[in-house]
Amino acid sequence: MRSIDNSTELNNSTLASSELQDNRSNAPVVKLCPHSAGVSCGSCRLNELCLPIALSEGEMQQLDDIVERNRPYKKADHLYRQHDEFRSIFAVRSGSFKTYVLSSSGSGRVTGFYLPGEIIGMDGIADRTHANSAVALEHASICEIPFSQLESLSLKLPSLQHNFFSILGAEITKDQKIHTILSSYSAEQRIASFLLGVSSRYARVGLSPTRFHLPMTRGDIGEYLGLTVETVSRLFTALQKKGLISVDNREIALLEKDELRAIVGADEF
Amino acid sequence: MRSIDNSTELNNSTLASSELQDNRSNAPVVKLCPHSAGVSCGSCRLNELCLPIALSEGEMQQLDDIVERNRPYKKADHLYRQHDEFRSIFAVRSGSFKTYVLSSSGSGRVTGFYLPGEIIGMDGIADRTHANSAVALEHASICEIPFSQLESLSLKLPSLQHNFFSILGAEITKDQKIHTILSSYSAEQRIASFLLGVSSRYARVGLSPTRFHLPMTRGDIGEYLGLTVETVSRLFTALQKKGLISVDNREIALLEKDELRAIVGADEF
DNA sequence: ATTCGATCTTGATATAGCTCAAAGATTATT
DNA sequence: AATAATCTTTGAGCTATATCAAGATCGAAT
Repeated sequence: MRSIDNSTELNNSTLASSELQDNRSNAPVVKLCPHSAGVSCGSCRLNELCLPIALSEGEMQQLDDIVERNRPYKKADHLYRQHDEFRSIFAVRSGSFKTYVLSSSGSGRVTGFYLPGEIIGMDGIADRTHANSAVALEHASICEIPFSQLESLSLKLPSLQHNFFSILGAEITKDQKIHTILSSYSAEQRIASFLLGVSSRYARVGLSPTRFHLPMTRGDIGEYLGLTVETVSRLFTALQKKGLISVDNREIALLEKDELRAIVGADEF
Repeated sequence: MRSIDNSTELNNSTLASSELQDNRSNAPVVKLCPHSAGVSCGSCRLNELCLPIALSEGEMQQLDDIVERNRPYKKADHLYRQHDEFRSIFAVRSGSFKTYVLSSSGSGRVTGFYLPGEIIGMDGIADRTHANSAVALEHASICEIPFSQLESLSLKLPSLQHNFFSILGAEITKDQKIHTILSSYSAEQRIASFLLGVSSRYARVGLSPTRFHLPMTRGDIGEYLGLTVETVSRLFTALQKKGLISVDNREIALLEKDELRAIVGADEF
């Protein structure tokens, strides 16, 4: 039962693999040929979940014109770093990212995980400087949307403005939910809630909600949830012993979703 | 040293006090005469901190036309409740509010505090339903901005769209900062950070950053910070004993801001 | 294939903050 | 002004989770 096959690689474009090298410096902006298979919002299988929701053909084309489809990011490549000037937001096309801040005491804290179809970078909108760093957890690709162009286009396309307001609002709602989790849930509730959350996010992009691969380490999960690595590990083991999940390293299966929901208690998920 | 005089009543309009009665039902929408003294964005002393930042005279007038200046809210009046349909966002003109969610286990958790010049209600944008309830902590007044009208106007006024994007972005940044606080700070750090945060928010609207009144209970602060009432109380006492703050019930004086900053450690404030 | 660093697990112990309890202070209500 | 309700403080003991430690496993790089 090694390696459940549920890759997060949803990227349907053909990317030159020679572009994969030496990607560690700054966000590599290489505009790919717009005629490459699938490299347009119109042909992207995530377009119903992303910025273009409910845009007409013509509108989507205009959005397409400002989107930059950068070459892929390797694991540990940064999309941007804390204090970098904010210029764009990014839609995850394939793979996954985490965002984190470094406390002055050295140790970072993870502030978010971003899966395909999700938008990264909204932490920079307010003061034009990124409050977090964003780094790829695995091989990944993104669509970069220059913010000033998004603003201009939003003035012309009411549905786009509306979508972007919704996306910002969703980020706010999500962050407030984590607030509640961190301020009142036990460690077991946090882990159960986290797993259910990842599950529904995978379901959203058409992947299995019951068997999936976690792209992040136990340490990342711990930082995100305000727990130590050890506690995360112990709880994975404990939930497995109870028969609610099965854990094979980062391959997770949710066996008893209802019981997980019962642990969380609240009327979520 | 009873009652430090630093009221949060920034309301510069003259509101008929006969309107104060029986305010407990739903958001009372009584459009006041637009010619009442100060009842317009142009004459509001918060206009540099609120939605109209950097709008021209004419633009501000257009915004003004969609703003509804409701009659005041009494302590414990709700602005909206969880699951209510989302229709508007609200700018706090005077007084203060808290937002909270009720866990199915009964006890609520506070998700935010809103002081004059701050915007409430963005938790409803994404799914058109409020994820929180919002309730006045004291006698308060607000400006209601119907969201659909704000959206339409934002299409016409680039600076308004820009401002609103910034406000949403600031809410995101703020929520992520709390995430970090809750996931990694000790109780003492949380309290110190909270006090410094309130301090700078009062400073923003021209009130004293070192002597202020807390409109919320210790219990509210505890729910917000993921601590119990007892812990909050003990820490107020402890910080006072150390000489860093002075506490007289809800009247707080920050005596050694630098030492408070040192407790928080991070490069905040 | 082997090695090295990173990640994960498990155990033993410590402790920060919680729970329970009760009294005092403040604010609201009659 | 008196009473009730809510809020705040303080103490004592408990427990969930952190910390410290050490071994096991994984995976990237040679």
